[in-house]
Amino acid sequence: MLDKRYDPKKVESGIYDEWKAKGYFSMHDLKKKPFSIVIPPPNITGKLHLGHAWNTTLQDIIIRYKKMQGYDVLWLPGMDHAGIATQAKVMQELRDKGIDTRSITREQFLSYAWAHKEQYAKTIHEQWKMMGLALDYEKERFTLDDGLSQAVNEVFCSYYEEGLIYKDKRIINWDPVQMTALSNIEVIHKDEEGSFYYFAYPVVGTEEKLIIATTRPETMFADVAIVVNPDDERYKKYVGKKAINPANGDELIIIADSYVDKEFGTGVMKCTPAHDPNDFLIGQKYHLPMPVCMNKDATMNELARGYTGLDRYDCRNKLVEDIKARGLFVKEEKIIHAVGHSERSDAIVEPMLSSQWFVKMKPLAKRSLEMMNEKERVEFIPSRFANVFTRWMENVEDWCISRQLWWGHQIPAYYRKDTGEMIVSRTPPEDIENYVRDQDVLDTWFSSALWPFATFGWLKNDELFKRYFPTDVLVTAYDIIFFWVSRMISQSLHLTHKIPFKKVLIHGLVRDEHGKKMSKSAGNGVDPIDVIDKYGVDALRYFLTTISTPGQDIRYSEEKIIASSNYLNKIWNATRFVLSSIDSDVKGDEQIDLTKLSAINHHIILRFNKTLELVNEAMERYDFNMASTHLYNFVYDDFCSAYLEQSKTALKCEEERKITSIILLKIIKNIILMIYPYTPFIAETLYLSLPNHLASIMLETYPDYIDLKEDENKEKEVELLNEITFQIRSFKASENIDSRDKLSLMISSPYFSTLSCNTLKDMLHLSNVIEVKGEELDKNSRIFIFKNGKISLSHEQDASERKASLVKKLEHLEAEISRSKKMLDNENFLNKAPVQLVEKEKVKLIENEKIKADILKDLAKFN
RNA sequence: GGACACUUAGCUCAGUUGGGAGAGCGUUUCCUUCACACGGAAGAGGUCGUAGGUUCGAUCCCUAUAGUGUCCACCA
Repeated sequence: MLDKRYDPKKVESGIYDEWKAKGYFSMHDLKKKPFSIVIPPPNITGKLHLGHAWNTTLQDIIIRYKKMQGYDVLWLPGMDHAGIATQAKVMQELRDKGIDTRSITREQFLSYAWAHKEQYAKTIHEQWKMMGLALDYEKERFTLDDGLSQAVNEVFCSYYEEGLIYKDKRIINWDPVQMTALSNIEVIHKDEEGSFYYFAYPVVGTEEKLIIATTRPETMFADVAIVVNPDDERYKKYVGKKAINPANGDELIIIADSYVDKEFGTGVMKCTPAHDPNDFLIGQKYHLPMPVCMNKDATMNELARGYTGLDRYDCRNKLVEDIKARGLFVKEEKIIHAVGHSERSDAIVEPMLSSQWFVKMKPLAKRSLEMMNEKERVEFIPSRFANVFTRWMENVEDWCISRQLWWGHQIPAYYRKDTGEMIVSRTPPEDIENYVRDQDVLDTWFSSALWPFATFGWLKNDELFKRYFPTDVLVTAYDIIFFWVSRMISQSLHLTHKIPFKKVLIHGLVRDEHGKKMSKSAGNGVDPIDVIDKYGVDALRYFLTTISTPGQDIRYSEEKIIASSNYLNKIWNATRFVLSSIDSDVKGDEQIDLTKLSAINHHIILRFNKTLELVNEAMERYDFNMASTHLYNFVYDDFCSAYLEQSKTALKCEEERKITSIILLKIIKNIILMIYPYTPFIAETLYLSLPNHLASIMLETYPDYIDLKEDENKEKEVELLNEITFQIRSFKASENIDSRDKLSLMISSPYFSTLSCNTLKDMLHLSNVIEVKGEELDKNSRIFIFKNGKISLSHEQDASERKASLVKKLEHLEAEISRSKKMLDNENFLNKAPVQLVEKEKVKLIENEKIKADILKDLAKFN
């Protein structure tokens, strides 16, 4: 027997372990059609947050739904080693323990890092369990496990052989805190206030000076030239001459290049090839030297004479003062400009010349863009994100993949100790003692990009790969489209010649109650574990996945979690009612005679079928908001408010009791099955309380339509039943009639049954309900006229009141009629509007005219 | 500078083939009647940002515009 109250704690405990122990998550029936998802592997750096909860619940819903539909589903779990983030975290842990991180070796560090991984993996497993995720743990992978490492190694080497990977000295983004190179997308640009410093550069051999503006004076020690536009009349004459660098007195050659914008600044630019990507291009074009003036920690090196060892910003301040002292300072102008910060350390990134490994992106991007116009293309949901993807691919630049870290896949390049000659090889050279291996590791996203196929044993062409790849859908937030989605697509197309997934379901981010982004630093994060503790995981899951439109952010809202919980309580109690109202011999799977259905039974089946159709359509689109809304409306309005109340009378009626019980049970079972993908714990508990259940709801199949021949007259009966119920309740409320007052009702309708009369009597607490012929209604009572019949209620009203209410109704009706007439008189409407719509309007007009005639007849009695 | 999203009831948000605007919470009145007070019944509350256009008809399509937000972007 179910408790009176739905208690999530009680409901949820033990179920997950049971499912896991029985192997439900890893059951695979190879006769069924495969359906697969790979989890976006969480980083092993922290706890699960609401974003993870949302992301994984969406996938869980899809997996559970598809499994019920008869697919052989595989949801592959795994985790990401998260190079920079994990290394930073482990280093911090070591420092907190008092270990000197500068003195430990690579091997020592790695053993600490693996211990860290084990610990966090345990936490993540705990949290997956709390969320109730149907993950196939037998297939679990890690981005640094042997299989993935082999795949990474193979891809690196084959790309190198194809010329898709190369090593070169280029300007990269340097993170001076993590002391590693970053890719372009790991740099976050923030608008910050800065200064434009204007300095005077005396032109050698003249009395003239060139005024040049810079935002980064500290890089002036690495200046190698001054550039003007060749068409600039102001400066043409200086080309070929030299000017003095006010920072260090060096002479700089003045050259001309059309890159310089005459209108921008003073029209004169200094060229610092090792510290600016554009200057680098000019430096290459004119074969200029490319000195670097900073160390890896962003302090000044020996090139900055007099400033060596200073931090870059201390150097900037001191240098500006020194130039002022020399009389070469012109002015300082405050500006707002975009400054690059490291995504992980938040340090200001230094563009710096450095020797790194790159992936040539143009050929890969080209293939990805072609794919988007082919039949076998990746479908983005919502579709606008496809444009985000293609736009990025169109403008993509080469990808810097080497990182100066230890935690990751070490690059398989080896350098001969004596000659420095480099080889790239799948296996270490035989005379390894003569080589030094490249110390760098690969960008974490390089391995993540292989995730959807490397995890399936792509390299060995495993059965898993053959059966489950390409995957069916990838679920992720929009913030990693560039980092991950786009790279998986381009890598997969090149390596497997297939798209990695057929669809990408993009969701948004979880914001706090005020719409702000949740972050650790702002301290506004909500821990899902606290929410689960308070309201249960089902309420959290339902909230996360049903309140939003695809691709849109959601705002955390405790009141909506409470509302979710109340909804579940509603289903709980509806189930409790059904189980306590029906006889124990009713199992719910009995055949029912569909030709002998009462009006309410007929109606609820009709409504169920319609709801199932709407829900299925929305589920297929992965539109969980609409799917849940349709089910919600059915549960509340059709089932609980109407049918459940109406069925109470039928259950008291001998010839109706059995069939109504069966239908009650069938419908509630279907509701439980339909809510199950969203809220599996309460669904399992309720399911197991039903008669004739399987061992678990996880073994169930999705509900099917209930066969029914639609009967219009029965629908009219229910419509009238509902109209009368509503009208009388409304009337009682407006007239301040106590609901327990025993009024009696006369009814005249060709569609009404005795059962419906009794139902009205019970629901409206009437003393009696009498069926009469057309004109026999009680003339002294309150009369209500409907489309399919009319009634009188034994509540005395004086004549003027009755007349007034009839007049009011008449006015309303006439407005309706004139609206219909206006539309139907419009030839354009008749010709251009859909036929069904015109018909609908015509029927409405006829019905309203009929009611109007009835009212007029009544009104005539008052004259 | 470019792109995209959002603007609908007091608040938070739904509303895909253009055909009389919905939910949750809040709010008013009544009801502890045997599924549920984590409830029920009946209400109040909206010129669907603004201005044009297309259409028989626009919250929905088009154009412009305002506000908010996000992403992208090397202009020294």
